[in-house]
Amino acid sequence: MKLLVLDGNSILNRAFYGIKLLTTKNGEYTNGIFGFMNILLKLEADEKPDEVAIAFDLSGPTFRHELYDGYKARRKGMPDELAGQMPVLKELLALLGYAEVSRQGYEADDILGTLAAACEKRGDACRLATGDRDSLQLVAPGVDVLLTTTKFGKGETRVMDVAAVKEQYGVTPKQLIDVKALMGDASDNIPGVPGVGEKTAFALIQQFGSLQGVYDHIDDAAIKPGMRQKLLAGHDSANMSMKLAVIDCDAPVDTAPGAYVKQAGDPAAAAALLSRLEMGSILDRLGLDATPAPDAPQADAPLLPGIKAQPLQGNLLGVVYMAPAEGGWLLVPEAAHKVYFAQNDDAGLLSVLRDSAAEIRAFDAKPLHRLVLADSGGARRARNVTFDGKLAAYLLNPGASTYTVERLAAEYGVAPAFACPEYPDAPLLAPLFAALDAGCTEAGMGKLLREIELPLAEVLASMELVGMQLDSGGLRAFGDELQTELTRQLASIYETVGYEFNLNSPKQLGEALFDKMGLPHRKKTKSGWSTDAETLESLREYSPVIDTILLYRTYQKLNATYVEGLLKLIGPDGRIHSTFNQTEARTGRLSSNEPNLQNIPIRTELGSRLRKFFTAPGGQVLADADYSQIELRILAHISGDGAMLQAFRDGEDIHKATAARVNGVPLKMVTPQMRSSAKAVNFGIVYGIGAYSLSKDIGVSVKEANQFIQNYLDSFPGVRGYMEKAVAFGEAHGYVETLYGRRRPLPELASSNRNIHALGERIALNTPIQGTAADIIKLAMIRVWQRLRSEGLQARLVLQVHDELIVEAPEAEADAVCALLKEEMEGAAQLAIPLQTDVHTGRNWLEAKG
DNA sequence: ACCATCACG
DNA sequence: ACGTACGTGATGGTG
Repeated sequence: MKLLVLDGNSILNRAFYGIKLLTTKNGEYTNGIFGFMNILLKLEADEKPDEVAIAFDLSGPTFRHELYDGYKARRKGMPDELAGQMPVLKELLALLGYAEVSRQGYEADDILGTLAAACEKRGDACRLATGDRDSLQLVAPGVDVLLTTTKFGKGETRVMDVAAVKEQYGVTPKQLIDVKALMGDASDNIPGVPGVGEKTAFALIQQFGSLQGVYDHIDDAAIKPGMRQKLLAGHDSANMSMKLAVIDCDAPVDTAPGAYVKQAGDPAAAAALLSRLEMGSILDRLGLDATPAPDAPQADAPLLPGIKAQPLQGNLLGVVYMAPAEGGWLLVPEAAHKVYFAQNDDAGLLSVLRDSAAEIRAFDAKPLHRLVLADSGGARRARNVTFDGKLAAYLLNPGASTYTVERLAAEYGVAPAFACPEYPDAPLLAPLFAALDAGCTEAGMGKLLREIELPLAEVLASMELVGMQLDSGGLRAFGDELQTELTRQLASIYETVGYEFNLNSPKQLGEALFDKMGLPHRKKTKSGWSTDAETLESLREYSPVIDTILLYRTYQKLNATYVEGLLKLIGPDGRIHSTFNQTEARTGRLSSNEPNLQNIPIRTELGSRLRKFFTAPGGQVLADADYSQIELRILAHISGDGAMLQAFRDGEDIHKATAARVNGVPLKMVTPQMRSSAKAVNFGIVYGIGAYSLSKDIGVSVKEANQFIQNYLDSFPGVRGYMEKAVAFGEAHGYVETLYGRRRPLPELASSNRNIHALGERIALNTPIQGTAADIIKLAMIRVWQRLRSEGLQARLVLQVHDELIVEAPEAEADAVCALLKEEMEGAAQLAIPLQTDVHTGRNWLEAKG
């Protein structure tokens, strides 16, 4: 026997906040109910339980309120839009024959615990579905918690059994209670021990086994004096929290076997209610007949299993798919007047992609590509994607914070092409796509869309799937080294300052340095005196502790972000799968997240050691190719500056050549100091230079920096011309553009605020350069990816870092891949001067950097 | 949710 | 007098 118990309040909450507000045409809110039903049906399909119980909280005090005045159940502040859905959901569940269970004075958690305990006792399996991590304490042999989480807007269920809890938290499920008793929980006002955070709480319980164990060993040397004091002061609070945190597994509910077997219910009434709620797909999944609304057109039999036919007005051609993360569905117009819907139906989508030669117009094609590639192990492609509304919208306005159909429809003033209350985005797609397509064409970005962004989406999907191998053992060992050093540094810093504080808090560090030690402060931040690296550097002469703090900061960053952060994200395949965002950067660059693989340290020796743990699997190598000075080459090309072009043609070290020219000396007279300043100016020019910042960068006065810039612009008159023209273009058109016609609107240039206007000018200078480089490497990625496929190589493109591509290749293919990379990257664009790349291979990323 | 800080090109 | 180079993302602290 198997019992499935849902935490009704928790799941309804997740459903409500996970989907955007939906209403019926009568204005009734339905998104919570809809999401709940989807989760419920999915759980039933996956788990095939013999019994289903759905637990709800009731309002009113519980035993926890009697224990502790401050206790507050977390069901506070349910918005009206959600509260109204609760009774309707309960009615629907009753009509469908589900057993609701709730008791005055008990929370849903307690009911889950009680039913789980009963199952465990008689050796039955039990599944507890909830979004609330507190329930993890109930996990036991035979009792799994199905945790519905919403991560980056995507709903998923994680099965947490004893091993999974142990792996994720390093403690047993029961010990989670002790942890909570120590750390407290702000959301239900469980106090815990003041000053004990998550990390300490877990560490203590891992070491001493329980709250009792901690206090039994309170004199143990492993507990530092400060912590011991906090623990002793919070002893009563911890004991109280323990009672509050523990879930009552003896609530007065029916625990008899068979008590929650699904009843017949009232299918006709349930169908009527679902029709009123306009939930055709739920009706469908339940196998119920819709009571046909008087004016609703008769739906045809679905062409695809599980996909419901809806009438379409308008002339939509092709398949359209939206990622599940955005509330996904798909339209399959097999005939000009038909369109079919399915929610989160990957199988349905795949069958369409396999069997149909239909043109695909997508809103966000990347997940679709990922699906097709993953389904076929990279063998098959979705070849007929001809449009992507999200990418088109990004090109038209790369500064938007989100790209959703709803918002874009409003922005472009398009009206629904037909009525579809259940999927309000669907009727907007055809007219929205028409508007976006026309917009791109009119702006001269049709080619950019079709020849760069659209094909790139598939390349990115592939890179995300392939991922990059990480040596987790090596990384862990490196982390341990850092940890040892951090402990040492921390002790020495506390010793010097004279007391312990949280060194990770800029506020507390500021108090220690500026108040306690009386060091002079430099610049202000919004919340106090700055303690950033530049400030600390300037304070080194006052105390050797400053150097230790700087070191601590470096180690802490490496450990927290790159060791701990990356370890968390290594998948079961031993690889890390970053996501590449194609619609984030306003210049046209990509960005990478979860993890960000575009900011792995390299500038310091210690940091660069991390790259050793990015490895090629056995028998393979990483090939790393980066463009040499691509931004300055683009500047030379766009500005047409003769001297700069000549320097590149001569194959000079560009910074050295710049220094020679600006200083009016021969190349061989250029000192390292001169070269370094020239390099800073070159960077400054690309960024939109300011004398103040340059002076800071190269350590001269503002006046001298200004003179330096003037000399530079006199030496490179073409660059001066470019700067003037770029800003004038921006002023005249309200946007600037790259060599490939990518546009960036420049509202900043219309501002009367001098600072904002100045920012607009710098953007006008920088974006054409940074954006053109982005265009070129995107082209190169497409070329490299296609050629690796067409030549039947096993090598895979795995990463892009703005001017650098990384390919994982079998050793036997290494030479061919290096040649291919160089050819395709250098051949991606024909500028007035050649593009140049440096390519190296190695067993790991550090070696492959040459 | 926002800030300060710091990692990259 | 004031702020101060372009573009990103992750972390830990704070309110």
